[in-house]
Amino acid sequence: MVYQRPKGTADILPGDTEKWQYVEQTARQVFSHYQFKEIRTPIFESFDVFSRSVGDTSDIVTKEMYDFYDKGKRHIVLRPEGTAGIVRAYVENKLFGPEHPKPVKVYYMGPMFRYERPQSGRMREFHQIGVEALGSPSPTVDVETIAMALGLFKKIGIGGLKLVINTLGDLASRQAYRQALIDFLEPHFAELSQDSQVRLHKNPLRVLDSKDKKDQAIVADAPSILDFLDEESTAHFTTVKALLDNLGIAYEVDATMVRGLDYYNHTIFEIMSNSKAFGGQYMTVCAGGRYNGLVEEIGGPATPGFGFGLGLERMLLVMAADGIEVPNTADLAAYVVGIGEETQAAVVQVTQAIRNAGFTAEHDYLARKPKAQFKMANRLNAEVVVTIGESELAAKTAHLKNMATGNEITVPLAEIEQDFATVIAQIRGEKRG
RNA sequence: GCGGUAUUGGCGAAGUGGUUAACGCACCGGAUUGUGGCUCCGGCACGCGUGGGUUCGAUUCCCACAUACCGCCCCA
Repeated sequence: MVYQRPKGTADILPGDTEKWQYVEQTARQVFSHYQFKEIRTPIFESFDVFSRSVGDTSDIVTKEMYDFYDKGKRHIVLRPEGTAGIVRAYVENKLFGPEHPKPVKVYYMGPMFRYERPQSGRMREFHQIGVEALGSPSPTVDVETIAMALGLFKKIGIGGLKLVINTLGDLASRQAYRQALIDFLEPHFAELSQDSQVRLHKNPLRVLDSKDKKDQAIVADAPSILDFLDEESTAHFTTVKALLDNLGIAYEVDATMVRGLDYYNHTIFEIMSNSKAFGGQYMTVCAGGRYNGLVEEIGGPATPGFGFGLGLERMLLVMAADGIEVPNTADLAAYVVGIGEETQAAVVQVTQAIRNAGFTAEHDYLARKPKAQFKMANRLNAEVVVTIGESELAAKTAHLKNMATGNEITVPLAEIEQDFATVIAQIRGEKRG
């Protein structure tokens, strides 16, 4: 093979694209009911947009950025996530201005990039659908946005989900907790895994997330973030839980849940699935939370925000494992069979007429025998076959066959070309008679 | 970035240091000249990921590289 696609990328081919479109369309529909509008921002951004927002210590910045220098020596990065670019666009286009209703609610879908070792469902180029609501600190935004995410999964038909929430508190709460965590972990330093030893001072919260069994045992007795929340942070989280209860949305609180990205505070959440796609283990399929300091960090006015992102590849994996069928939209109404070269012009003309009448139509392009053409019509699941041979050509008619019933009728060409809707209704009617 | 496994036709998949690389599916053609299923017949690998090496000779042995998958890391 001479050329192959870059490592960690995928060609999404016909047969699969229908599934992608289905998810995308469903997302657009659900989001629009919540008055979210689409926003499209560049696939690549200045390196600083991400190093500034995502956090210098995060793994994304330290080792997973797909970055390079362009010919103008600009430090460019293919976006690893959606939020930072949108916040940049929000600030740059002054969407915080008074003429924009607050919160500004936007959604996006498209490719993201991370330079890491590919595995199933983890690509260097992957796709996310995400939303951001900018400009309201209200817990109702948290709850409705979470509900919207759940609504999307429900609409797609994905089951076996659970919602997990936690709070990181505001900056002061988080810092107090961070110090308490360091104080708690330091006596155990020698027992911690190597990775966690590094994390301890860089980002101690991440130790909570360690997969290492020994780490988990130590962390089990660690102080909880929930005990370090100030009054306001507690109130926010309490309201979020109350609103979820009120909507009848089930959730569990996991005080050890953290974020790889530095910009989150207050409510964070994950929607997890124990689909067969993940061997029955709970895997995160959607993650998000509140980021009240980010807009300011990027150079805008202090503006609260809330958003989430979900991975299309993982979503599709779950759908496949759960046997979720995508509605079939493009049924073939008519396959036009031409017998003999001299019918070519008529075949093209009839096919076009049927298409122009608003039906899908197809014909043979390989000069195949009638039998082969009928085979193809059958394979393409055509509802009717329109046959044009020498005799039909001479009589200015076409022969129609209902492929389901086998009934056949002969119709003037002019009728097909002028009003195919009536013609097809006629042969559909034959079915009953 | 580290470790492991894998790489044969469009797909699935046998196989051997040495004559024509099984088989199945799919696809194409044919079985009284213009009709869909089944059956039957026939066709279908620039040669076994790429590049080197060992050898009289390699798809089969060795090395490097590429890609995929699994685990770690991290995460969607």
